[in-house]
Amino acid sequence: MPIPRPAPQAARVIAHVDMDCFYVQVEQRKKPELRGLPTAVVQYNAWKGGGLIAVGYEARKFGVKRSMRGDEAKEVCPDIQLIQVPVARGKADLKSYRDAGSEVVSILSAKGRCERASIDEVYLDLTDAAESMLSETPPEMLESIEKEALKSHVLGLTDDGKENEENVRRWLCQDDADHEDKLLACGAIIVSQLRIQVLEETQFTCSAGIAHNKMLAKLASAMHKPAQQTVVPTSCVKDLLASLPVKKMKQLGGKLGSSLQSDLGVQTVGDLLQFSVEKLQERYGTNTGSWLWNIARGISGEEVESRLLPKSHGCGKTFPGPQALKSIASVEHWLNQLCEELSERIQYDLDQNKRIAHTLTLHAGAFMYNEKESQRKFPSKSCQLRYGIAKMQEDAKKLFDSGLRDFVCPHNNRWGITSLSVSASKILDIPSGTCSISSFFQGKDCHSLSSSGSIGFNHDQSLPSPSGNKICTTPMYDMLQLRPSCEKICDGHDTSKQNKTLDGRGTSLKKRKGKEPGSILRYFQGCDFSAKQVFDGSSQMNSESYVDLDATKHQRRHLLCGDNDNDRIHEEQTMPTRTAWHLNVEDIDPSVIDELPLEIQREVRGWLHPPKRVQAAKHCSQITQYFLPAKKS
DNA sequence: CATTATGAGCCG
DNA sequence: TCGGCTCAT
Repeated sequence: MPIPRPAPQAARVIAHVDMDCFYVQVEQRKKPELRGLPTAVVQYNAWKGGGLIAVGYEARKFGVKRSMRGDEAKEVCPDIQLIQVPVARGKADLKSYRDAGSEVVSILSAKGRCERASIDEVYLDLTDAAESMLSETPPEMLESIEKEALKSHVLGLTDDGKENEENVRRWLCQDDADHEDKLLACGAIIVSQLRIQVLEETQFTCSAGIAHNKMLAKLASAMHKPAQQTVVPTSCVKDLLASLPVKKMKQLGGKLGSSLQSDLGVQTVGDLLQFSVEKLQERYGTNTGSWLWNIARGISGEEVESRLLPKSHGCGKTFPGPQALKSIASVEHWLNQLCEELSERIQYDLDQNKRIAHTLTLHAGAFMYNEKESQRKFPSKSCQLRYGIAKMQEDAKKLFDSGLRDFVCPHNNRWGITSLSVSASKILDIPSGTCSISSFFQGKDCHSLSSSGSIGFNHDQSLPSPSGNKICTTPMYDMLQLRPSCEKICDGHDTSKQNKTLDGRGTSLKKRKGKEPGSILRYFQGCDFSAKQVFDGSSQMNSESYVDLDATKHQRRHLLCGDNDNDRIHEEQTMPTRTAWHLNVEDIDPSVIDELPLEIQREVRGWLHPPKRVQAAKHCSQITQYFLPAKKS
């Protein structure tokens, strides 16, 4: 369960945006002739027509449900269009859906803090935007409230269909309302605008909930689908929860929810109100008990985390029934496929977002023939992640062998593997910016490099750094022993998590400005040659290396202006430039790092190893703060 | 051993 | 920190 948090002191405006049958929409955008037809996305159609993973609304009318088999869907809806998920390397390939999700995030993240909750859901904290609207152009002053906003569903408002828009208009504009309700009204208008923008720029529809916390926003987004939005004023929360079945609440759909029903006789969330916090804590522990007590009252202080990118990448495949893998060779084959995909994905993350994954984990599902004690699970194993397909494959095999040794018993070692997956986690930004490399190159300590200074770049200009000092030339290229093959990037930097690439296609990204140069690239650009020239001359770069000259110009302007603040938080979302300086992490010779100046060593090692981070205190100080009454106006 | 593939997060 | 487990879609 989430750690219970006290409700924030001031009212927030939180939105949950949920794409409607997202995979279906992505496929329908690819093939517009599918629009309007009953459609579902299916994977692996060999066995009983495959499994449905997304169902369009036209098909739902026929009773088609997610996770039906394709054959069943055909029975209830003979005309259904079953679209297969893209397949690569013998497995489902979800890249097109991830990319489409990124398009949406890049639009939704413009108006406030944005948390990518899943491939097709985001949370937004629109408090500031709503407060601003309220103080500058409050709804009652708006000439015409957008049509889409008028289509909002406002819980507690009599929704009589015909005159609903007029009711909503009155609610959105009511002058004597609570400050909190007015904020929600502004939130609803903002969200309606965002949803329209998403539709215009991506062709995707979505639904949304607008409330004072994440829990209620999530509940509301599901209430009116597809392509609608729902507002949850504080005044309706009690009634809403009183009739809400516990299993419908996020986090209560599993064993905990079942326990509430069977052990406490709780049927609705409102039923929880009868139990003291002590009682709930006694049975479910301090944290979960407090959390339950809070949600019964509609209280949830969970923050919208600022995160546009996933924290891990994983890929896996199941081998059900007779397909279970029974030989080391077949296991290795599939590990190779999975590692290929994972390598591609973390390399893409590195290129686009300047993030390095540090941990590789292998998971497997397994069984043993004729062994009673074979209840054991195949243990998951992890190790330091090394970039490069072959290295990852090698490491994954070692992890599997290690797990298998733990799994099998000495004698009876007939096993079967029913699932395999590899994942990359502990993904950290490449540290740069403030730090050593840029300050080093900007003239502090030139001499420590001069000993090896003759190698590498052969240019005789050294331009003034912003501070007016001479920038040293450096054989960084040689020192890092760049080689082609799988490249690591170290150009633009970004310490702000907001400044990440969302997709590589540039869709709807063109208005965003280029970001500032990363430390190393900035150095190169400070000199009067471009990274492109360097690489073109080196003959060491593969075809993926390229430089966006416009971005370079843009960056140089910053440089010439003496804009040296790499840690500045941009008000506007910025996208990384395409300027790329590719090199292979694995091809950095550790012995060479030792020869670098100490402060550079620290930075380069930072790329390779997670920096120690101070553990943030995250304990709730006082239980008592959970018992604050729900904030009312 | 037929709800897959992928995520996030808590706990010991 | 790692590995196990839960929950979600």
